[in-house]
Amino acid sequence: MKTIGAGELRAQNAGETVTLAGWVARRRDHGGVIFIDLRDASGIVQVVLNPDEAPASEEVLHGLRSEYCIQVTGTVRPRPEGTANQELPTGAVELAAHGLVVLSPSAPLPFQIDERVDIDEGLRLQYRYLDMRRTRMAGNLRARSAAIGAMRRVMDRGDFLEVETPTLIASTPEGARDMLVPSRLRPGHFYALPQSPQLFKQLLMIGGVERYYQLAKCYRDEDFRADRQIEFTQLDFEGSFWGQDEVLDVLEQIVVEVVQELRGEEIELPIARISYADAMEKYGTDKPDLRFGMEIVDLSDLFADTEFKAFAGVLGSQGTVRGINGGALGLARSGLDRLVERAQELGARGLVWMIVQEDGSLRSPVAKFLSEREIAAIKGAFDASPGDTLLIVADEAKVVTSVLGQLRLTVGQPEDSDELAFVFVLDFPVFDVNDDGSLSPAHHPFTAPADVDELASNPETAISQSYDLVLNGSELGSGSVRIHDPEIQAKVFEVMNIGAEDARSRFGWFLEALRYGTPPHAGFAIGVDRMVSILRGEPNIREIIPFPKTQTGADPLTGSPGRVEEDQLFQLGIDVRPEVRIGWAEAEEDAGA
RNA sequence: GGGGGCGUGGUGAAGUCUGGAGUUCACGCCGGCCUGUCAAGCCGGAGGUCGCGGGUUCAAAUCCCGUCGCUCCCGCCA
Repeated sequence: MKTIGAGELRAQNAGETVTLAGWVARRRDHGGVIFIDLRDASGIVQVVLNPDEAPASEEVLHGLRSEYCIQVTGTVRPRPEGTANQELPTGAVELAAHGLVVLSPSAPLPFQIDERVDIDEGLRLQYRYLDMRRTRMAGNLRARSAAIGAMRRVMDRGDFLEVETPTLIASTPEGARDMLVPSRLRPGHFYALPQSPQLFKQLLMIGGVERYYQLAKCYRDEDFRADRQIEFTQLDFEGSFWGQDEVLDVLEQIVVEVVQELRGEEIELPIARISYADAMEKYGTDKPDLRFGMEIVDLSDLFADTEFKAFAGVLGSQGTVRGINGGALGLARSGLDRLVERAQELGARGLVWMIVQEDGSLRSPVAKFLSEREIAAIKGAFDASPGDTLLIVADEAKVVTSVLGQLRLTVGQPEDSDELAFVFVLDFPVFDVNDDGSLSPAHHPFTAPADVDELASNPETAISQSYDLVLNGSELGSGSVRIHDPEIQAKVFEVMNIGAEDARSRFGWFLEALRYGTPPHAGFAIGVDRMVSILRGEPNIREIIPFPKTQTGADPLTGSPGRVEEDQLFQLGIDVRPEVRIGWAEAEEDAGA
């Protein structure tokens, strides 16, 4: 139907007779001669329809409209002197048409297929098939495909075996909510869609597959965010006789290959590494954005004898005083007030700001409480220059760290930066300490602790052999060395408060498998959508997912999720609760009235 | 579960704070003119239940209440 792609035509094709097929991206009808910008998957080329050459009836020619699907046969020729278009790769040539067929006309469009305005996203999703004719989406789909291609190259190079694991599995209620699928053959029973292929890939290791990978669809029934959908894709891989170093080595290869593919840039190895403890200490988060410094500085010693009561009080009760140098923010009073409000929203009791004046003095609400010696020490601690804004929070360490970590992003995160700052965050703790002092597992219970005895004796400070890959302040994925010893696995369950009976009933099949010569193994999973969205500079992962869902989990194109026939429910042995049916009836009444 | 933003011809926006005739701009659409444009140009035209419901008022796109949708964030995401 076509002999070459529209976007492939170049000066050296001049003289050739070719057939193109694609869409009318734009038409410039001069009454006589008509120019058509013909777009297909390969690009755009200008087609010239000249009445003297009578390629088709007047009716057809002047009737062409936006996004008509057409086929054109003609001769490639250089454009006349002075009419070349530098903006187009094909701009040196044009197609002189001598035959044109409308393959399929188009109804008037719900929005224009160009980049002139930001269309409401709900409308874009409802007409996603039109949205993806636009260069933005077409480019993102290609980038996603290219990224996956690059990942597969690394996997192939490393002799990884691609294995598909099931997506209808047993629910293990822990961590995120499971997406459930009712079983017809066993009424009242449910499959869960996998949150990750975790246990299956470990079974593959036990099964002698020494290197495995999969582009795995994963499902987590939690609320949406700009970087979170309930359904998403991970590059999941695992290796036997591996520890952390082998995993990070593969990750570095993936990063290099993908960044090269998508941006043509060299990433320098090794990728930076930071411990979880250091990341929290310096940046107040386990996913630091290292495109900028602005490290958190501890000022507790400096304020040991302060006359400022708020600080003194906090320091007297095991608290801490820390701050960041926001640099030359140039904020007016209102902007500083907003920072104070922001800090309070984030959980701080207050925020003290100080601005270094030209004469070396500090402008600050608390300036009158500060001695000369303290002022000098503060400036020294922050390495402050005139114009710098210093932001200081006093509270218990956990609050101070998290507030300053987020304020750091508020004032420091670059807006239109194309810089990439990858970093491995290592040595995560086994447990997170909750506000009430209780412990909750920071990772799934198959993560190997650094030291089992330490885990038992000091669970709140115990380190696990787990690691994250972070890019520009976003977590791209995480992984760990897994437990391969059933005894250690049992101890971990115990410390995590999963009783032996409980563990057997939920994971008995897996504990059984561990008993048969399980090789030491380790692995990782990278969020493909998230990685591509950051590398493409997109603000959310919906731009990278071909058919994403809205924040309420709906698909405006197909109308999912939908209700089903009563008979379907009957066959599944399930019913919808009465209060939900009442809700349906009320909604229908409102719609009718 | 909670907080913020948005909703105005097909699209994008202005108008809303401070109530006074569906007013405006750009693109698109329809018709006419036009043989070298490339966001073609010029002339003319059509097109709106201001998301929906209720309230206040002589009068509501505008103020108030509710609701729906989209979005950003907190919680949540072992």
